[in-house]
Amino acid sequence: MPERLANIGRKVFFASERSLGQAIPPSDDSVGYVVRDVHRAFSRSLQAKIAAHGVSMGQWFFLRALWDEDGLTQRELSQRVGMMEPTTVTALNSMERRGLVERVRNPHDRRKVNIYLTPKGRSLREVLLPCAAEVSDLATRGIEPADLALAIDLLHRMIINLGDSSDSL
Amino acid sequence: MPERLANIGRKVFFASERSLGQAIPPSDDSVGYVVRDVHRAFSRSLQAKIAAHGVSMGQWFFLRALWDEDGLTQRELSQRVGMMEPTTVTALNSMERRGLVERVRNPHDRRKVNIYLTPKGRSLREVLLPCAAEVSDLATRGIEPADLALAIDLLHRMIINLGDSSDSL
DNA sequence: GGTAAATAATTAGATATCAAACCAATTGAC
DNA sequence: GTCAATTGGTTTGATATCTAATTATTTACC
Repeated sequence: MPERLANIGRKVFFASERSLGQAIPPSDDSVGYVVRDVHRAFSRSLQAKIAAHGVSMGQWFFLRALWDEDGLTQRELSQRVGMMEPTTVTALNSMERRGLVERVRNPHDRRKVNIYLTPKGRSLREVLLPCAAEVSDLATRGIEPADLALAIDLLHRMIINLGDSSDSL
Repeated sequence: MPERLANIGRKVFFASERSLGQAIPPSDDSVGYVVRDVHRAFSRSLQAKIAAHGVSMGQWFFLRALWDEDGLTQRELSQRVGMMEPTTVTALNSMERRGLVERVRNPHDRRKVNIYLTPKGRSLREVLLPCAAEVSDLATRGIEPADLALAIDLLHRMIINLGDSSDSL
């Protein structure tokens, strides 16, 4: 088990403070690294829970979008989920294989394929949403809501700063 | 545990506030989703810069650890970088192929393999570290250092919260 | 109406990542 | 000294994700 602990008052590095002769700033102190670790912690945690119901992370994102609205085309789905289209194709392939969704060729525009949840796919909502809620609650346990809100806001700003526009969808 | 929060822009969802009949909380408001998006934004941004020097993200993490100290065994490297050993093996394979590192079987314990940077691998430091600094600076532009420090601390706490996952199932 | 451009989905090929199974060398218990 | 347990590394097979190229269909312009 990693025993790196939160020590308050950690130093934050900026490029202007560094020079190449100096030591590399420890990973723990770099935003990028911490974000990566949190992402992996979330991912592992949710994955462990939903795998029990035969659903993988790749499928999770698409299921979530489809619970909100199904009958979307693959392109629309990709945009909502924030993935590239080939990713969507492979995710939907596995979901179709497991009987969670159905592909229906659009009769008015035969290029399009509309995706519909099967009853099985739809019913997973009741089991899977609570899993996500558990993970979220576990992660934020003991954290002041106001602090959390500030952090989320700040993370949004980083996304914008880094020039990723998938934030505003 | 406080349930509501001061409205700094966005609402933060807790499991206790949700019920299945309600709409799925928008991705933008969920910590997990935002963290995922920030992670991908960082990753894409750094990747774009270092790819110009023929280095991939998978190699980056290991290079960074090796710049700090080389001659480590693969297991030690894995631990420092926070990756599983098979990941380390494949990363080192590609790095060896590109002449960035050298594997040297340890003569005192022939199970171990010590990893050493080649001059080429070592010299990349001067080009690549500034790339990371640029990304970090770009991401945190316009953000108060104190706020950033708070957010980083909070993210560390989430990692810890998600780490000891024994009691919620 | 016929072709060029655009759009939707897919395939192909690459990187990144992990868990589980596996080999090979070393250490420890007797 | 021998054999079982441990340790270090690798292989295998799976998921996740992207870019670039490909196929199929539709729209738009002369």
